[in-house]
Amino acid sequence: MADLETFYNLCMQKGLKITPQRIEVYKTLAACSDHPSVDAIYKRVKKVLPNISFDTVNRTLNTFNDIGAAFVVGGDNVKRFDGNLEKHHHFKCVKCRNIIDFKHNEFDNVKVPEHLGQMFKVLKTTIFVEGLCRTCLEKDNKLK
Amino acid sequence: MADLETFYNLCMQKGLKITPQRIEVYKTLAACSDHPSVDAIYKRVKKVLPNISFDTVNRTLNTFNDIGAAFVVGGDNVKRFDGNLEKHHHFKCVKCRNIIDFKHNEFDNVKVPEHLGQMFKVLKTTIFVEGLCRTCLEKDNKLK
DNA sequence: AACAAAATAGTAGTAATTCCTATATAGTAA
DNA sequence: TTACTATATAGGAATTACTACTATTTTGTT
Ligand SMILES: [Mn+2]
Ligand SMILES: [Mn+2]
Ligand SMILES: [Zn+2]
Ligand SMILES: [Zn+2]
Repeated sequence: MADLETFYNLCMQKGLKITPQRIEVYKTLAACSDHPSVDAIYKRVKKVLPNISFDTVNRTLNTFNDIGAAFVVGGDNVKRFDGNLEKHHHFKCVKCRNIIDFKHNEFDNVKVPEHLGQMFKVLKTTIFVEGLCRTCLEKDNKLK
Repeated sequence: MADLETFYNLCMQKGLKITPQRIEVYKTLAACSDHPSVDAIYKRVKKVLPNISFDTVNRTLNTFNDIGAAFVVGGDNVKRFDGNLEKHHHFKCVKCRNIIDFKHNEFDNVKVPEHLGQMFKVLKTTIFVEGLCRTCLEKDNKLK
């Protein structure tokens, strides 16, 4: 995620006011390597800004998504946010539901099939890997 | 999605009872080319089994996911189910949120990076394409 | 400092999903 | 076929995630 300076500029450019709440949500998301839910970010930000409301955190994150300062990564039922703007892909553990970033240059230039390019305006192509993480694998083995 | 015979066998194998509700949910999902939500399937099944409860449809679909007779495809806020067990990939319109299947042989054999294979047990690798569908594109153009 | 537009806090409302439990049913074994 | 038991269901309550509303506050700008 870009630095605060860039964030200020992006806000100005989009006509958004720079508020302590937005700054703190931005810093919190930037500091996350996981893909936190609104609630997770709310809890973290609340330590710094005890009076912030859940709605503000939620609204702010959706605003970030709208202006391209972050994006949504689809959980099963809980929306998760991603502040990592670099090209990357996701591994998701089907058991604990954690989502982990990974980079793989080979995946960065996959070409969508011709017929798809004609039917849709393609904005983004990512690889989605599902499976079991080490922690969950070890838990499974212990049960046996 | 496989035929009813296969479904019966799968149920027996997993120790699940074959009920009219499960059969109907299975048939309904198999007949869908879209990626319906629980509610969408509930509405369709209700026409055949007017007394079925929402909970049963939901529970049944999750059971299908558990036994591998279907799988969940992550919506933003609504869980969607996929009865297409063949290897395929998804295009999602960021505006209307529709999810469309596509096949592309080139994508079927992508190898996950070495380091990922060591850290996780990889079960599935799919390509996820996001963008705008034709309908939404045309709507956008009309507004201008 | 004064102003207007935008943002926030607190709360209420809505939608999606899961839980609870009394009743009903499927599969099994007599 | 009948009786039995484990499993499944219907209906409703509860929970969870998210969004809407509005009075008040704050930001950015004169
Ligand atoms: Mn990520
Ligand atoms: Mn599909
Ligand atoms: Zn895991
Ligand atoms: Zn669309």
